[in-house]
Amino acid sequence: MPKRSYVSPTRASAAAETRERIIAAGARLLRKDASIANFSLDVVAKAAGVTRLTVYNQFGSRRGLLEAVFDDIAREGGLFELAEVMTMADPRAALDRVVSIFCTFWSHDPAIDGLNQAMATDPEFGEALVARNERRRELLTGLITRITEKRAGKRAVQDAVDLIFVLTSYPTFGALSQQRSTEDVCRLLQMTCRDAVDAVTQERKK
Amino acid sequence: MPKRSYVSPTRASAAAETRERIIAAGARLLRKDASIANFSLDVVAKAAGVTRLTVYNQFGSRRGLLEAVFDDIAREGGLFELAEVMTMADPRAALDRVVSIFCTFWSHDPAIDGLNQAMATDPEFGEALVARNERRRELLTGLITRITEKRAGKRAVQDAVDLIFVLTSYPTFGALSQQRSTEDVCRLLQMTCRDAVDAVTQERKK
DNA sequence: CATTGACTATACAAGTTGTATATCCAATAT
DNA sequence: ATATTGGATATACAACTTGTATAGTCAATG
Repeated sequence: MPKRSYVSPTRASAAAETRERIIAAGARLLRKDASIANFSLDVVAKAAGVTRLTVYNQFGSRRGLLEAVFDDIAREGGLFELAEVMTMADPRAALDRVVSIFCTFWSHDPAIDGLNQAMATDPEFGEALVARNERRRELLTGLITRITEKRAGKRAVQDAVDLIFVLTSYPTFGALSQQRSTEDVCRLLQMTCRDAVDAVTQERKK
Repeated sequence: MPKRSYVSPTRASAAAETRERIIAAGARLLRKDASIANFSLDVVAKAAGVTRLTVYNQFGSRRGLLEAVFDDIAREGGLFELAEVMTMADPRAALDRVVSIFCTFWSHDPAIDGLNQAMATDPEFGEALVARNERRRELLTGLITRITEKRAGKRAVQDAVDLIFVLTSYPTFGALSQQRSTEDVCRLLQMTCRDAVDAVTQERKK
């Protein structure tokens, strides 16, 4: 408990600057190695020109740094365009748009691959990413519900949502993007997602 | 260089027995924790009632143990039924069968989840699993080629193969099986894979 | 001009993989 | 019968993790 504490614009901005430098160094390392295996706080700190303890001061833990790197990448990934999707009149066109937005998002920074791998090494960080992904599922649920409009049963809607959730996930994008461009992956996934919706709206024999 | 070496049935079977005991302990640990994060050779060795060095004697490294655990699980996962699939007259029925076989495979041992996570922590082990998965892609390529029979372009076949490859992968199964039974996942994936093939055979406007 | 905040320096605890060396003991070959 | 061998053990070590603790530096602030 300090006797006379104070806020310092100079200190604050300097701290924010080093914070961003650490995040940038972390993302850079993930991009270069394309694997989470060699992602250690010591290497990140050295690359950022700070001490490992400074990383702890800023992020608290390895998981904290990973979350900060992800959120930084996410902020500039175009996900804000999802807001406009909700206002679109045609829910089918909106679905196409969602697929497109996520293809752009998954592809816009190679570090995303490393972050997805990190879900396995750090369970708590994994939970944090799962929570962020669940927003996509909720969005899809609203969209599919609008498209089907009671022409499909609850079970069928659930199937379509889960299927499209998988199709718009990073693992799917990562697998498909090894053989084709981001644009081609997008077209392929849009077609498949449309078919998944159609399979639900048109009553069919199992 | 031993002066007089010898083979011992007693020694060999005893070593094989401890080897299996270690593999079983590894699989048990993966099943229990449902995460690769706490999978250490020390814990596995203690669970198997041996020293950590014995694990190294048998498997050479952490990666070696993981591969052995995977192969052990794979051997009893029903993948041998894939051989009979190749002999089926109807390639569409064969595709249904492949989907079914892999749903059974991914679901038959919870330790598979941990092994899939281990791809991220150990890059070399990851490559080993990728290589095993590529066999599935080759199988699918043959099957889709038979189904389409030149009614579809090379590009379209490639799309269908990659799509179905993703749909029959573990990440897809794992995601879908959180909300439904293995049988329901299988039915859903069979339907989706059939649609993916139809989307290719029936020429369609993009 | 003393205090504060961010950062540094150094050290430590506890965990991991992997290697090295010496030892034990039962199964084997001569 | 006896020396040898193969598998396992005991113990130690190197190098690397994450995370915490303590003391010190130095410019910005009240």
